[in-house]
Amino acid sequence: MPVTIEDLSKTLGLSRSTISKALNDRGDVSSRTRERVLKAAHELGYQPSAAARNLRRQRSDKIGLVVNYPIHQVSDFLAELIPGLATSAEEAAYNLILYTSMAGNETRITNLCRSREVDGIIVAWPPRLSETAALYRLMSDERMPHIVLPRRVPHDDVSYVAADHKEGARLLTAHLISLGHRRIGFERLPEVFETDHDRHAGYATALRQGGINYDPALVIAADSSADDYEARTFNTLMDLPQPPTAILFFTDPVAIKVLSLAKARGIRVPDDLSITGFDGVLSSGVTEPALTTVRQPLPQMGRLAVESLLRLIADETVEPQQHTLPVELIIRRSTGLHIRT
Amino acid sequence: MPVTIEDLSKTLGLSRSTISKALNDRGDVSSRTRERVLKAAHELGYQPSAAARNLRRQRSDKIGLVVNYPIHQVSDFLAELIPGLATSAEEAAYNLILYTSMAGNETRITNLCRSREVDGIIVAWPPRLSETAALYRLMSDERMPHIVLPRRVPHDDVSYVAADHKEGARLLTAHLISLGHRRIGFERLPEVFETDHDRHAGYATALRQGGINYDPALVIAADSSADDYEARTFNTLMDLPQPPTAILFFTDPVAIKVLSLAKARGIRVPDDLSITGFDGVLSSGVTEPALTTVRQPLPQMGRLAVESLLRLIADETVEPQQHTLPVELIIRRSTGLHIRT
DNA sequence: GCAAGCGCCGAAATCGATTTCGGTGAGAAT
DNA sequence: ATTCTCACCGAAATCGATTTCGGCGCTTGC
Repeated sequence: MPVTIEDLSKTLGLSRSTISKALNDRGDVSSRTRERVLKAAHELGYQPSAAARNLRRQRSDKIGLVVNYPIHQVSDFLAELIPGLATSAEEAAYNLILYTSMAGNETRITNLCRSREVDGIIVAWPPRLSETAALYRLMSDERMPHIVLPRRVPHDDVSYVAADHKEGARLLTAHLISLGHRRIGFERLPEVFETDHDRHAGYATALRQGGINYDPALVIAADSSADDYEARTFNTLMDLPQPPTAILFFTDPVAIKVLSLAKARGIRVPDDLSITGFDGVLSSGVTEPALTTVRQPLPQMGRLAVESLLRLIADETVEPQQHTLPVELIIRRSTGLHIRT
Repeated sequence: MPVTIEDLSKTLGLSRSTISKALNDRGDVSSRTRERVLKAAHELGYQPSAAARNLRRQRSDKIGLVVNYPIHQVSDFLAELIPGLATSAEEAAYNLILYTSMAGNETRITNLCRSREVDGIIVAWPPRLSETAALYRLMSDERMPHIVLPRRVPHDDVSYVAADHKEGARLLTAHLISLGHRRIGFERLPEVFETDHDRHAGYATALRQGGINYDPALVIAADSSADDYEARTFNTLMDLPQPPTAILFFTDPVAIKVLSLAKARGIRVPDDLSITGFDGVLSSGVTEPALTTVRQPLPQMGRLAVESLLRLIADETVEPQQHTLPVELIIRRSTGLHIRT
């Protein structure tokens, strides 16, 4: 139904090749002919068929965003990430295709690579390491450019864009220490392997720098698959013989939930207990008290991921793109001075 | 580089047609041959080229999500919408392609239609009516199935999925009336034409049902392009000789901002003033006090939009799909009894 | 006047699938 | 033995572009 290059060819009395060359500014076409072609193309409303073009050029000008995680658990982040991803892709004449239900399914990722439906893949929130080393090899084998977001990957040859979680945790901890806290609780989430590892390292570094001994009792490994896991971490810590005076929680939503748990237990924040979140999601700013937290520069991370991926697409010999972006400490009202007793 | 149907053909000594028919379960192929083909396809890692397939079948199994609005202004909603959209699309073996920077650009939408890159289009947050009547005609002319989300459209022949804003405003207003309020402020946002109109109608209906006179002084038309427009609405109303005892704000974020404005003016919520938001975004639940609001069923709306669009794609003679979904009143702590003085 | 050079255009191959339609061989019917 | 079916398979057309390469006509150089 739509007008094809063949239609143009007939009405103009020119060959398809000439039309194509004129429209793409390639090859030998006199300027007079080019004008004629352009004019006719506009008048007839010609637009090349994407499929035909893709088939011939062996590229799709599309980037796949593979969300490798239950999507409603990361939609908050997606909201901040997608604008950056989509706009910078479109500036480069690419578009984003969403793939949300192929978590951990290697067959489907393989098929995606082989179908050449996309020119490159952004892997968002890869599952735990053990399951993914194979994933990256798989994409490499299929020669599909790819980049991981927003987590770092402990392989020299895999590209990623991540935030500096170690520094984030260090900043939060140092902030608490500067407020006079010395017993600082720390929530771990071992399932997000590298992130957890980095944050814990930052926490330990800050303690060392502050001359505070590391107390294992203050470090709780949570299990986000258990219900009410937020309460468990909180209660375990507060039921300690010597409870902490400040706690770093793993995410803002957890800290927000703890805000009401604390109120229910009659614990005032920040007077009795300082708490911090992580990530700097929107809602962390409107709680009472507002959360002290660390913000990942998600919009920039999105831009950078796209730019790096495009570089990998353009030149497959380019070195792996590994970026760790600085985070920003946001001090709000959920952290306060600790008055020694 | 990837293995093609021709490779399969060579290694099996069968024609391409037979291979294709075997793989797609079409036409006459003996079960013995089919098995051979399937086995070889699996062993060689054959996956059909998306481009070739699209070209021949004249369809792409892709749905375009055209975000016709500054994307970072709607990313909150996108976060709740996209999971529903993406997963239900993928259940039907479709994928979502994002287009975020073609707001109001008819040429680019036309080109998208003509390139047949997508089989259907979801138009999210269409700009004001006057600019879009042409848009819908354009897509119809190009025979591109399309559906508008999440706003209704005043054309009988355009499909849409929207929430019942009229009922939402009526519920909120009736709730306030039942709490004893009689002077109820109402913020309008004329630029979101139909939505504003519907909500205002719901507000008026509730007043009438409650036997309360409509007072034009209590209805403020805001202009979201002005900075601090939240403060303007709020101050205008509270500076009235007889200020309202309750106000309906147009969105949750506005109401949240007003929460702190009120505190700054020494106005207690809900003791001195009840306020409500609209939309039920995540952060509305964590403020102090938490917001009474109305929730649009965004996940279901996303599902329904996809399902309806697929119906339009499958059968272009099907009647326009117009859905208005019920909303849910969420009563929280920002609204309270009004004690007559 | 003839060869070489150059600007411009077109025929045909190609990308990788799907689909139509005709042909072949084995078995059944006469 | 000949014809008719019918199951199965393949040749070729098709989808709509891009790209290579060769050829034609005209100018330039000698």
